[in-house]
Amino acid sequence: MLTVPEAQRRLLPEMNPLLQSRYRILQSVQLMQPIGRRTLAESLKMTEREIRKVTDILREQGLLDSQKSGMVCTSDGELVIEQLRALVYEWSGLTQLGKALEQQLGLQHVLVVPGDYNDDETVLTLLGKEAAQQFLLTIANEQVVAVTGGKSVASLAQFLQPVDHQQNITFVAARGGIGHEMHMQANTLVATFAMQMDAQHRTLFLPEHLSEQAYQAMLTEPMVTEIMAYYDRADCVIHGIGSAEEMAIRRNTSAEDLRILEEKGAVSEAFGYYFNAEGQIVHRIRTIGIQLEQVEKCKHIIAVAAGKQKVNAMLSYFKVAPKQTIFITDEAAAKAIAERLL
Amino acid sequence: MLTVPEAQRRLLPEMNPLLQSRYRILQSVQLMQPIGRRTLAESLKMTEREIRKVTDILREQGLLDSQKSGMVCTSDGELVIEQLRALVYEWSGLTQLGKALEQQLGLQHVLVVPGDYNDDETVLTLLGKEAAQQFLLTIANEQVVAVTGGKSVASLAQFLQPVDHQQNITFVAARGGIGHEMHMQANTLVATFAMQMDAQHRTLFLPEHLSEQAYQAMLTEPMVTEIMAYYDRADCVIHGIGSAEEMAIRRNTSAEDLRILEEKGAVSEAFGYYFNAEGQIVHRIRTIGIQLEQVEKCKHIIAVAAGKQKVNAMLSYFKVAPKQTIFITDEAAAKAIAERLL
DNA sequence: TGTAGTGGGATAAAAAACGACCCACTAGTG
DNA sequence: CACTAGTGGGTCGTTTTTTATCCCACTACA
Repeated sequence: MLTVPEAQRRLLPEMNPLLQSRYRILQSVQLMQPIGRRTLAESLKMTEREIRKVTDILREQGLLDSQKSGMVCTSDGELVIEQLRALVYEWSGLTQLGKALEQQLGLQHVLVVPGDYNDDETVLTLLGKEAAQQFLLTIANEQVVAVTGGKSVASLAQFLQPVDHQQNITFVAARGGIGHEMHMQANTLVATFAMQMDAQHRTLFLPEHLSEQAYQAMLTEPMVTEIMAYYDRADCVIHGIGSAEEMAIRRNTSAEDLRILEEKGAVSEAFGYYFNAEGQIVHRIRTIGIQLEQVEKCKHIIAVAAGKQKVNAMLSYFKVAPKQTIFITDEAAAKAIAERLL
Repeated sequence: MLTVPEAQRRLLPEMNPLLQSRYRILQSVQLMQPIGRRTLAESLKMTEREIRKVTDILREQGLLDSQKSGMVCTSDGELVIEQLRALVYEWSGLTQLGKALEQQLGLQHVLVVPGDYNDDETVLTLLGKEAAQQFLLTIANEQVVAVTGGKSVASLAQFLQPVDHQQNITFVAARGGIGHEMHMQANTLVATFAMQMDAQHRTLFLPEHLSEQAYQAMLTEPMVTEIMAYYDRADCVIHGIGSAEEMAIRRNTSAEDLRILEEKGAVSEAFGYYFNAEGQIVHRIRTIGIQLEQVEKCKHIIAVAAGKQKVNAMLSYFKVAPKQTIFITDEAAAKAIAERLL
């Protein structure tokens, strides 16, 4: 059977790339507004002329407005973006790509967002938007949401908003502090998430990794036991996927331990576990933080990760990832994964 | 609310004329196949280059095939035409135009076909296609269908085909012979229609217009009374609309009578009646043929007429036309009518 | 008050589209 | 059987459009 959009595509084949590019530009304007031609061109890795041509048309169509401070998306423009999202994703094959990964990775749902994180940092914004949307769809009353750190997870923040009838949502930092960058830490994120959604939050102001002695001592601390209780009650987890190397460096792992990890073939890291390419646990840090067994009991798990350089880590982690995981990633990574699996 | 196609049109405004032109060309190929570039260009009043550009694309898309004898429409192409008809008509405003005329003329249904009959004779084919489709939707068993002559009515012929479960359809010539052109005469048409649909037909081999004496004599002829009985039983009428002048000339009306008609302000002609601009009967020929009162009793009436030069006649006739009339015309005429009524 | 970033304008160079042919071929006709 | 009108494909200057890269006046903001 031939659907109307398919028929349209047959009659106007050149419409497809045009649609994709215009949609991408309009979407980028919406996400980065107010923004100028040149900045936008650089961000999307396009020439200024190309941007200009499209924005001129979009402006003429009233989807875009040019102010002194830059271009902004009109309400009409936002409506168009919303209406065409499904079509654009479908036509660019992202829907199919997601479905394929869903099957091959054995996950509940895989969402692929257009673009390449390595080329264009703004895909992170898109990633966050989709992930936030997914998350907002799942939450209910009295839920406990565990949140890890990382850029990908942080990208959700700006798209979180209070939901009707939500009550007593609590965001809990899923692990202690890592490194020194505050912006991406679990603690900071739960605070922002909670603020955005008008909800509660619990932080864990402790270094993630402790000596055996300190660890045992901490286990009886009320502050710690309270958090651990939350981990047992967690309904939802939002987490990123780290490459083993990257995480080890962020954790200030000693050169010797790094060598050991490498020897053992550690590829990915999640919740304090290091996995090799086959998905086997090759190392485990005695962390204060949510444990894999606790994650597995959660009803909803949202994994967010982008970038081709993380493909190995993703493949490794998804060998053990709980089936109820919803995975949101970018086009470049998704394609790389698909290639590797075929 | 913004529909998806509307959003598409906002994002890709140049798609609209492109879609229209490609659809028109593909449709023309289907109707005139096999046909060459040059003939097609002449018929559509376009340059050869333009046709070539589009057909190259269509061929690449597999909607068109180039054979030695010309271009033909593939089955995919026909599917595309079918799927996009509603969209194209909607976007070119033909649907709305038809609806507007429906209201203003007080008819059951008005169908507007794209193009201008004066520029491009092939719109007649389209006209016939739509009219035939409408007709085929209405017919049931045991029906008597009265048919007049004329180019417009003749255009239905090639699109008539046997319908499932049809039984005992009878086509009856609605009037006697006029002039000498056999192809467009009611008698010829009923025969072709019947052949195409595998149905019965009754012809009326008599001059339409007779002297009073001959007329009275004929009324008792079995051949004539049989036909007249059919007229009383008619369920459906398919007819054209003539301008008074044109019809008078075809009827070989004497110069004197012509002058009289003109004096009386006769504008249109149908079923032997001449109407002035206000729709009043200004003259009536004692014809052997279906009478206006008999037409009014029919369940279905299909009126087919195209061309700007007939607008006056159409406006005049539709002042008295039965409300159950379905009217099929071309874009140019429809627009002219709409202008005159506003 | 300075600076970085904005939209709009201009212009020469490059590319694509166009128009107007020709060509070899063939289907249908007389 | 020859002929002619019509076919799709090819070619090549010319014209039109698109592209790239500046510059400019302005403004928001620090």
